[in-house]
Amino acid sequence: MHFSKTSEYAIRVLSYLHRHPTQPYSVAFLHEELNLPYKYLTKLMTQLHKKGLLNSIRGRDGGFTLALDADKIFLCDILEAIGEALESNRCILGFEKCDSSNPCALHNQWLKPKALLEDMLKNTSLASLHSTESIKF
Amino acid sequence: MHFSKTSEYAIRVLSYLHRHPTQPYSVAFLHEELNLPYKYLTKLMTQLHKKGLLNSIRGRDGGFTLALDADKIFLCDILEAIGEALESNRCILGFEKCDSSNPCALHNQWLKPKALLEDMLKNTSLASLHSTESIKF
DNA sequence: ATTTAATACTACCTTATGGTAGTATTAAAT
DNA sequence: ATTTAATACTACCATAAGGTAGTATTAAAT
Repeated sequence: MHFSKTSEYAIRVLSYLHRHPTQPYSVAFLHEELNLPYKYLTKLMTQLHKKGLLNSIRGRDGGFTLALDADKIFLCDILEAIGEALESNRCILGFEKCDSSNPCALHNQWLKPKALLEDMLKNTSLASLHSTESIKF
Repeated sequence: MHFSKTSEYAIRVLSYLHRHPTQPYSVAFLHEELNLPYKYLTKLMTQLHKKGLLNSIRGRDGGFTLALDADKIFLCDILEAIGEALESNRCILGFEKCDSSNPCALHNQWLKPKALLEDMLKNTSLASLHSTESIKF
């Protein structure tokens, strides 16, 4: 029960771009600043650009900037962009058909935690993230 | 953000054993009954036995039974037995040090969903699981 | 004693995720 | 025009999770 590395990286880097909106940042810089693996981050940024979350500027002095206002990018959008879309209806025990009329053994216990998780992912925007930068590594 | 297949399997099979406490069940039978991969289930059952959740009866007419009362086996115990112990303090963005005095960007938003998840895992026993068996496959 | 049906063990295969290497392409600066 | 520094692309490598195959061991039934 955890987030993938890729989603950790995506949230961290998008959050950084929001808090430092002045100019495009290169992957090399973000790699140094956020201590994320360089080549992997390159692929991730390209993907986020293809999905419309980032502007990409190629060539010398290029880099990436946010393509949308930070209050319009929600955590669920980020997860969707990296192919980990929230599957609200997926049964926690893996059953194809599982709902209130035909529930799995864990269905009822899972309802509340799931609702709060969904709420967090759907209603937390980049703009509403905590903004200290004291944490490194 | 999901449970592993292994944990799905473990919860399903332990739940089944609780609801059918009469006799030891062989892996071959449970494989048929729950539609879980036979060899993989064998490994899982052996592991659950080693971790003390199951009694194992070897030889002909052998099989597995619950080693503890169903109201003393909690979801977190099952996850721990399969090496996926709940890491309450793990930062959701992957930072080594992350707490209220030095929070990551998602720290506060994560508090409530995490608390409910933990509550579910720590306080849901096999005995308190929903007991219909209408779901198959 | 032999057969049979079960767990236990060892080794391997498959797939997805995370990560690396090298090169092509782009565009500013000189 | 050439150099430089950036993104984009393609291919590969490493690790872990999920899954399979074959065999050894155990113990009841005959």
